[in-house]
Amino acid sequence: METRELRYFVAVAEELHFGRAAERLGIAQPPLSRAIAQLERRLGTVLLERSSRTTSLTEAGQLLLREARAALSAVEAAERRTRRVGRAGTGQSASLVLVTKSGASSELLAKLLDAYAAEPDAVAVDVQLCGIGEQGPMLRDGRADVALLHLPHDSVSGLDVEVLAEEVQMVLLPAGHDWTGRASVTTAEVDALTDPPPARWPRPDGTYPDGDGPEVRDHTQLLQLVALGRTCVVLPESARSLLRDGIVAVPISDAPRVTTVIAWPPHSRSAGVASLVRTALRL
Amino acid sequence: METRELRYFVAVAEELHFGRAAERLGIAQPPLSRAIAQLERRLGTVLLERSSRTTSLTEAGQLLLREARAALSAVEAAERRTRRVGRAGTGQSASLVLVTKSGASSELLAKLLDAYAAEPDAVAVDVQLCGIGEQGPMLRDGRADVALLHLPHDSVSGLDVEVLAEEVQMVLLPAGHDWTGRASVTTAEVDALTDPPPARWPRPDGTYPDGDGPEVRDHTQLLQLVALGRTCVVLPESARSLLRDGIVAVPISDAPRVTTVIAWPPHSRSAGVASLVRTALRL
DNA sequence: GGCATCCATACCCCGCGGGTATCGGTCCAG
DNA sequence: CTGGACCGATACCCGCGGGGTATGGATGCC
Repeated sequence: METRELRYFVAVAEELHFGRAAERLGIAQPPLSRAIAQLERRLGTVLLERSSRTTSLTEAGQLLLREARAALSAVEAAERRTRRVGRAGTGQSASLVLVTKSGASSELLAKLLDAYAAEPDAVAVDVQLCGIGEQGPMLRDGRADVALLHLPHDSVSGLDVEVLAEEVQMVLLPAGHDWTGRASVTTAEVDALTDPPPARWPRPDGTYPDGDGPEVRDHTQLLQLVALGRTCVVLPESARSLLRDGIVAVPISDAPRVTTVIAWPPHSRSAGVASLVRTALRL
Repeated sequence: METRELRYFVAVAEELHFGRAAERLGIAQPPLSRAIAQLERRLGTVLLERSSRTTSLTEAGQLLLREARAALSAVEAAERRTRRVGRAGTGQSASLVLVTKSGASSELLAKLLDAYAAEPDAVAVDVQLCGIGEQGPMLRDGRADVALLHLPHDSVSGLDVEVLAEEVQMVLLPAGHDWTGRASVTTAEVDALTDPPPARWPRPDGTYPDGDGPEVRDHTQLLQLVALGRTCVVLPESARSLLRDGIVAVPISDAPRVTTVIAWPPHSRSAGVASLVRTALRL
């Protein structure tokens, strides 16, 4: 199977419409029909049920869609990473891309970068910030080499990881709130909290969940709204460094611990990644 | 990048010889040279250092070799799995392949298969036995869907896992050995044991490590040799079911626990695999 | 220095991927 | 009920690119 065939199939499987898929691929519809038919013949399997009015995936088609996406990611990763070290070889910039959620574990990250820079075999590290749930795909398709993730929020499916830190979660409240001075609260209490209403973060697709709380995009904005008494938020312990006047933090006794891990794609145990991971484990 | 280009590159990178690589690929040498040159041009990177007498990989080439192998495995997996469910769809047999080391966890495996067969959504499970260290590749290239692995012996790099059991290790000795009746021994003692000498298992490549002990290929043979006083062996606790007259088992107090896990390739969380894993966790 | 080895270049050919035109089936509006 | 819009498949043609053979240029060895 060639990647071209996989790309064609993924396009059709996602659009469920040969015409649109062909347009998206920048080719005409007949060659696309032919390519899919040929793929089906070679696999000895019907992938799409077409009934001239609607197109749908067979069971085999659904499986191939998942597998093909993963395979194409792997091919893309090979290409991207090779391009990168190729450029680096010619004397150019960064040869290691680290990705993490914006605003998370900033303290740990700073310590890690400092410690790694002091290593004898250190290479330049390009730090990229990204949205929630984006790290996995970025590692898989080669846009990044290593990531800082937070369990249980992020999925580490298919990634190799080492645990770096474990911390409790806290609820951040405006000073003067009823709970000020309490040693701890429970998740049940936090879930039931409506005054102030919890802040709403954007989902990966950019939309916001329903609720009374204000929509926030970054930590600065968030903390300001907390200080103003308009909202509250649950954050891991390390967010304590973000505290300022007008905000109090109360630990949540029974919330799951947030575990910070360093993750990298398997098989890509390059010298650079290995060294960075080793450094991280010594922290 | 097309898989053909990756296959060509992997062949050259492994042979480090354009002629042999071309032969292996079943094409002539000039088209291969041209294909590699074109790949290098497209990537903007030199992959191979050729000096008309010897060919070697550049740093970028080494990276691409690793990445290309992984990518090709993923493509192969897509093809193989699709073929399989395609055949299954036409009324034919097994739609789930479980792989494990021969002779390991047989009791657990039997219980799992029984319990799973009783599930309402159960499909046929094709059990395959394979050599040490073969399970990972088999999951990655689609020859298998799910595996039973044993930490720390097997690597789970890049696989999703759930822990099923944890057991201590024991040393199996001929009855009447000095250690008969001891509550436990230490790894240091076992390592120093020369009478009887420890059995030697074949390595993945088929060769045997050096040593005084006999070369063994299967459990039957092994147990017979132990009973005859010719060898000893370290096995996990579950091997107790293999015991028979003439053999005693002594736990090793400080040996690492052997953890049996069920593993599957990420992203391929098909209904069948999910159901089997759920069943395994209920055991 | 002749030779063997090994990769690159030059050149040719044909298969295949891609394009246009058109067909056959299905759903819907009038 | 029927014409038209829509959608995928088929028919046919073309040009590029992947593959072949022949040969050149570089290098290490006897």
